[in-house]
Amino acid sequence: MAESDTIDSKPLAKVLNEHGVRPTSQRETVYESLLQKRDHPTADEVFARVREKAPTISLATVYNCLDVLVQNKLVRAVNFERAPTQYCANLAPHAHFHDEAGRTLDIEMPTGVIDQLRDLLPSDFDVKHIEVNFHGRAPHND
Amino acid sequence: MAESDTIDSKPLAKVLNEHGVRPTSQRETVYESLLQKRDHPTADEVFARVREKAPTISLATVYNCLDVLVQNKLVRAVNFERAPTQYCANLAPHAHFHDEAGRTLDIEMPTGVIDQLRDLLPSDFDVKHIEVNFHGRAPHND
DNA sequence: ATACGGAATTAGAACTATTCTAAATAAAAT
DNA sequence: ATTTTATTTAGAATAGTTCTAATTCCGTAT
Ligand SMILES: [Mn+2]
Ligand SMILES: [Mn+2]
Ligand SMILES: [Zn+2]
Ligand SMILES: [Zn+2]
Repeated sequence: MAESDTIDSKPLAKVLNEHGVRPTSQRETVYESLLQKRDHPTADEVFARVREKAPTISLATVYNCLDVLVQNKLVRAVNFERAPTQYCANLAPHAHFHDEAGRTLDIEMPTGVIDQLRDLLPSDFDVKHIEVNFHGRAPHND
Repeated sequence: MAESDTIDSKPLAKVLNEHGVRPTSQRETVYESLLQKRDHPTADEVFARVREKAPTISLATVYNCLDVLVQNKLVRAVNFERAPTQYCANLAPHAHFHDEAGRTLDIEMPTGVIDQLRDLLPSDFDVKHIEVNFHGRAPHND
């Protein structure tokens, strides 16, 4: 309960505003769709989901909204090989496991491990971002 | 000297053969170009380089050769965001640092760190491949 | 309320890295 | 030598994303 009082329960418009994003209805709908089903949908999948609430939205707008959300760090863009970019509303630092069946799972990454990775670099490197991707088979849980 | 007696000095045809790759002249030329200049060229860049030795080679063949080399683990394909795939002939396990200027650098990754990463996953996950990408600024060294 | 101006949205065209197709060559097997 | 199989090739096709130019939306000023 304490959990659900953080970002999900706050009015979305407010969250967007606080992150410097003008809260248009399209942006709210796109962002909401990412918060609700926390798999890692592609732009096309977001488009399909969002159409149900906002039937007149265009694919270009979905791309625009996703870009804005990514640029303002409300959403992460996830790439694996040359597959379509996937989007992730989990803001905690985490890695991604790409299942051979096509699922993408979040893998928690403690600060210690991130620091270990950063330490691989000479100190005069300025790291902006670290990305860790696993690929393999995950057990089916359904 | 002992170093150079490993893979670079061996006849390329032999190396390819040992990895299950039929050594056509195109494959040899593509592979050689990756061994010689160890930056991380795209398929287009490989095409441009290889044309000087083999002026009649086609881009499709460059893609074919690169695929064969990757599939037989003589070369690694490296992806970052949605940029064109880059190719890397460094077979030691390593991460990649993507400079804001566009350079891609190899970062050594000791086994310990790799094991740390693998340990982030539940034991019933079967990991085939781990990928680590850094993004940021590297000092200019020229 | 109305008008203005910048921002956002939209449909569709354009772009580009890559893959596919089908024909031509080359190499291997018989 | 003939047949089979693999590889190469040029060009067409594909697909995810970005761009273009017109329209709509919204906050602000009048
Ligand atoms: Mn894969
Ligand atoms: Mn970048
Ligand atoms: Zn995620
Ligand atoms: Zn490399």
